[in-house]
Amino acid sequence: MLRPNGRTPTPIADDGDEFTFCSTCAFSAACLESGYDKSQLRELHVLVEHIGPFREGEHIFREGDPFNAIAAVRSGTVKTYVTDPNGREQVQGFYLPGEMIGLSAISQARYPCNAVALDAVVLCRFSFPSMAALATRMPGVQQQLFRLLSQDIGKAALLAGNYTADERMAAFLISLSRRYAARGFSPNRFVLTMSRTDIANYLRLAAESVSRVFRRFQDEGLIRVDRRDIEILDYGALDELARSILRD
Amino acid sequence: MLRPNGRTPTPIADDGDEFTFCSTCAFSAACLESGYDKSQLRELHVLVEHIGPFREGEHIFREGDPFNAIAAVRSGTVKTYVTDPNGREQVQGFYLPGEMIGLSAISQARYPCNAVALDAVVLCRFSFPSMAALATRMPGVQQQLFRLLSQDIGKAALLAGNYTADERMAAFLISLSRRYAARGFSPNRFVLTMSRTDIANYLRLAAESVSRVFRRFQDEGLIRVDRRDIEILDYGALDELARSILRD
DNA sequence: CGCTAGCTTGAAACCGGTCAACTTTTGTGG
DNA sequence: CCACAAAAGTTGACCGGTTTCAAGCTAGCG
Repeated sequence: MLRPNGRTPTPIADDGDEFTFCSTCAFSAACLESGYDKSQLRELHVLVEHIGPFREGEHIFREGDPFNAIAAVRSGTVKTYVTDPNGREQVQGFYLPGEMIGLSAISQARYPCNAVALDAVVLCRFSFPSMAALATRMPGVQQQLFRLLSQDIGKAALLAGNYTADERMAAFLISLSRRYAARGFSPNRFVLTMSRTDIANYLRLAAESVSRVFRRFQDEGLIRVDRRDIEILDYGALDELARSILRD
Repeated sequence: MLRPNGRTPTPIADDGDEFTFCSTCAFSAACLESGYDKSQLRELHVLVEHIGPFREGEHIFREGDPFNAIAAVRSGTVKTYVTDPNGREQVQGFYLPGEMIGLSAISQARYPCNAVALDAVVLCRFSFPSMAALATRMPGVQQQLFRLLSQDIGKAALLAGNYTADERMAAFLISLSRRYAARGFSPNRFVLTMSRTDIANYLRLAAESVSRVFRRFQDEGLIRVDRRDIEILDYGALDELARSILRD
């Protein structure tokens, strides 16, 4: 579904001579800093297309779909997952505003996983062939692409270790906290846009375990959790627990 | 240690007008197929430098070292790992001839892990800044870099699932078998260049569990293992076990 | 030889999964 | 607005695979 023809009629905002990048698009922002002239920026901008909104539960792409574009989340949350032979869902990641989806598809020219909207999602779509072509003329763009790709290699290693349920949950919460904070949201209070089952499938735990860990963390005064509302009460303790996974 | 000044005096083989790429360097090979003219190939070739041999146990780079180059394994086996706060070694991967190390370092400009030689190791070193610069003029090079980076994102997800010890071990053996086969070695018989402890730290199992699974696999006629010599007797059965992890 | 590191084997403990029952929330239609 | 059903989440009891701990074994090397 990550097609060129999005549902929104306004792909690019261009206010006369001044045009504005979407504020949540990390990629564009990084390129802005590289100090290109206006004509080059415009070239880059033409490749960007805002698509959506996708409704909760709507798929953005599916495993096996031909790869044509990467996308930055502009608003909402995206979940990527695969279904293993036993029919179990393996959540690979949650993507918040400013984060990029589709990068793992480049090598095989097909998306290796499914991506689904967890709430109302709007994306910045980047045609990858065009992007790559532009990258040959704009070193900053190329560098940024390399950086994005390389980043994701490290991320995947996070959950690879054999950590306890407590460590996994702590790392999950601290990671969300940091990422929200980086986007200007409160680091101590936010909404879990994913279900307990999603969290369990991401952390490789049973849904029951997620429930129990939440309970215990709350009893121990680390967090306060009410349905999907969560508040971090003892960031330091959580961070300490998460240290073995997040490593900094 | 991944410095420009390697120990070998012959960085590049250039036989008069004809010069040859190192046969095990997947990167160079892929670029050859792109059909560039000789002067462009030479440009690429100048960036490649053979370094080593590293002795068993010798480090190639360490966590925190400034990133300057990626490298393809030419011969030998490289192990990458980090040490967690509890002092436990987490093996991130084993790299066989033809495989690329250092890709995860690009985003932070520092190596995020240690790389150590498990036996005598020779590398093809690629200066990354030069490589990136060249990529802007040779789209094939850029594409290949993107592909390599993207590939690694998927790889890390392999061990992320909560699989049984048997599945992990089967996937490990099948993966080694395939990779050796792809390089022209026997897929059914090879030497495990890493210790049981290394395997355990990679598969996130206790060393004792690795020992027990080897035992059981042998009793069931799946493999024959004698110290570090291993022979796969029932590839089909192992492959079936590994299916849930390797997914194809 | 005898030492050491790597490996193997056995017994017991434990963490998280599974199963089952229950509660709460959400969604739907009257 | 309520009634009801379905989905999501919680809680408890039990089970099983892995780890841990401890001991013994083997190969390699001075």
